[in-house]
Amino acid sequence: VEFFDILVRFETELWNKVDRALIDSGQIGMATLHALRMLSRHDGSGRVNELSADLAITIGAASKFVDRLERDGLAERRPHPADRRSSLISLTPAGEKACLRGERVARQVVADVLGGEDDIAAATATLSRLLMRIGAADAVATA
Amino acid sequence: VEFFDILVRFETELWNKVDRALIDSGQIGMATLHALRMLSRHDGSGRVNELSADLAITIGAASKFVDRLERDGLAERRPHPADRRSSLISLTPAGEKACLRGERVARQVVADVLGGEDDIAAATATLSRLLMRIGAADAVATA
DNA sequence: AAAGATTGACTAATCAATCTTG
DNA sequence: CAAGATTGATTAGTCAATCTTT
Repeated sequence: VEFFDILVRFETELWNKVDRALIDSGQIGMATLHALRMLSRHDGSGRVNELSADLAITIGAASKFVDRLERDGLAERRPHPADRRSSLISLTPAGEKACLRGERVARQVVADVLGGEDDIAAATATLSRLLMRIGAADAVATA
Repeated sequence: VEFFDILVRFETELWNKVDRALIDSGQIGMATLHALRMLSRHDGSGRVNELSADLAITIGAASKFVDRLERDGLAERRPHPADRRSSLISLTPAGEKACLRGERVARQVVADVLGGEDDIAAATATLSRLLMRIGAADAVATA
């Protein structure tokens, strides 16, 4: 379980570090950046559905998140052409800009932390493999 | 930044998986388990102060967390012998029990996910090294 | 004054109930 | 009735103000 402990601790620490850097440079905060990046990845064709999956939060939370993004002028819902239950979520120009600006800082901080380490690629590969694996096998002991 | 993305994603996924397993087996939830483990690590001599640091949440949040743990009968504040501003937080017998029960399930799930992978030790070492590193060098670009 | 903690006002997540469209 | 999303009530976190002890 040591792996799990360190994983959690390091992820939290790094997330917070990037978050602080963003806030300190007068920007949007890591959670918002994370959402914008996911939306931007779908390139204007993302729905609440997918944001929920991408962020691993509930549908309700994702819906409210988009409310906030709209309120802050970073994204907007546009009617889905084929399915009137759904909206397509696209970044506004301001949202695009904030996303790029944020990514620059994030990249900087991460590079700063990882700088000089040679086995990042290996660790990335390992985590990546585990990430694949975790989709399957939901059998769980009921201890 | 790919490393960061995968790190965040995998940590979230694994955390949620363990959380679901705990809930499904009628137990306490990962956040609570995490807190109990940290308190148990200090073996009855932990203060709100330290819980805050261990969980990487604010002092206020840690204080309220302990309120909840007390309300649920999992931990209790005992007056600090030397410093009357502070309390020492110890697990109740129920808390100890819940912690052990939870750890068993967590261990099971993690083993299930990591099972058969040979380079966990290497990844753990890398993350561990980075965790050390991250304490220092708080200089940050103001892009 | 500084350190440790608590509290109140606010923000964000969850869950369940609901509404609409397929 | 399923699928997609929204909303309301509750729970947990942040931040700032405060209180007590050092």
